Amino acid sequence: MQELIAYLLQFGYLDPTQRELILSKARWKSIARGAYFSEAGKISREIGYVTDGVFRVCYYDKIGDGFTRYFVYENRFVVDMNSFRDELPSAEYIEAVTDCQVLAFSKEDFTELSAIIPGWHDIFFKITSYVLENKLRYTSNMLVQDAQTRYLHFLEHYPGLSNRVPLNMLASYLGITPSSLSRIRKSIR
Amino acid sequence: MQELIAYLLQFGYLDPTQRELILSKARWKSIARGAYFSEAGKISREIGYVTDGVFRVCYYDKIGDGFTRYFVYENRFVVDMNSFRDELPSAEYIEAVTDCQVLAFSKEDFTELSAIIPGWHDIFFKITSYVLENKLRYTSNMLVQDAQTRYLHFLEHYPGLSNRVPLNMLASYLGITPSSLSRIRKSIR
DNA sequence: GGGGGCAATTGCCAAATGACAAAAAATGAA
DNA sequence: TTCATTTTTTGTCATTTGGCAATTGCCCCC
Repeated sequence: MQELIAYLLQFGYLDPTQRELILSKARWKSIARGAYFSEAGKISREIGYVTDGVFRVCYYDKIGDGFTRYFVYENRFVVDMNSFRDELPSAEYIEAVTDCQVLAFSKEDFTELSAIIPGWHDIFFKITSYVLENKLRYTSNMLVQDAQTRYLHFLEHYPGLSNRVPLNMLASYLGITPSSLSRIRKSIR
Repeated sequence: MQELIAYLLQFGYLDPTQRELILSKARWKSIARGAYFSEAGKISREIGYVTDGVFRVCYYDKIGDGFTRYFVYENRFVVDMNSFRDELPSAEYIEAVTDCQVLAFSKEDFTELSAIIPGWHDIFFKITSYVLENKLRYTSNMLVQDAQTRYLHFLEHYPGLSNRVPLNMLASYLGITPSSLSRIRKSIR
């Protein structure tokens, strides 16, 4: 649980009392592989700090094909922020790609913490805008790269992750077909 | 200037006194086509509400080719949030694609407003996370579409914008070559 | 240990896109 | 207006990637 505190401290100061308070609100939660942390159409009332496992944020087309928008893994927050913030239905799914463990905060506890801890809101503003900006920069960068470059950048930027997620989920994240990704892997070996 | 207030009110309530206060801090600023609102390596100390014109957020590679990450146009805030928030050097440029008019707030005034107006921080959290989430969803969607689909979605999603930005900037935003975009346009007519 | 089912690989061919170069059109400056 | 510069269009060809289908490999469950 100290990892959570360490992560938060990167974005703003919290005194020991505040740290205790935060940890007292956190609830352990397990999500089995294939289960959802958040579902399209439902309101996401929890924000989770991932301590173990990999999630993917994804949506499905009419045929049922799933498209991975991005992965969330250890020591990052997982949440559908638009849904959590305004209590509106989610537009997509957050699915556990592996068995996952998270430290979860309910919307009520989260709101209570922001009322009690002056810097709370600031910290989450920083985390949210920082993480989203970076994801957006990374993603728009991918658009101008070819398939192999995208894959190599992925390997570099997310070391180890390629072995933890199925090829087809990684392929849709990279915006290529599973066959192409398989061929790229072959050509690199 | 009422457009700015109307925009803010979409994200949270502000009483008449607060509205006055906000407008009293806003400064008109003109940016000529080709000039920068924010530059790579420099700290972005202003946030602007665009009342006229189109900006692009972009970066340059070693050869000097520019890549457009996204456009910002009327009735949206333009800012390098990572730089503005933490007073760190920008990673990219914000360039005026047409002559632009913005209502600008200095970092000092912005900070002062957040000290005086309780909802200020909340409003900008909503704007930032909402806008970035949507951009990210839009961009990762583009990754799995072919060039023509991306262009058609752009036309639909940003009506009129395609006539206001040069083809080569639009092409790099779409992640295709100028030649390809030209051919796509031809095939649609 | 042996299917059954899903995931990944591979082959083949077609379609999409890029690279490069040249021509045409548009733009801006004098 | 005229000229120079930049942007856009177009042609040709090479490369990349996708689509489809068959095969192989892997994992899980009985």
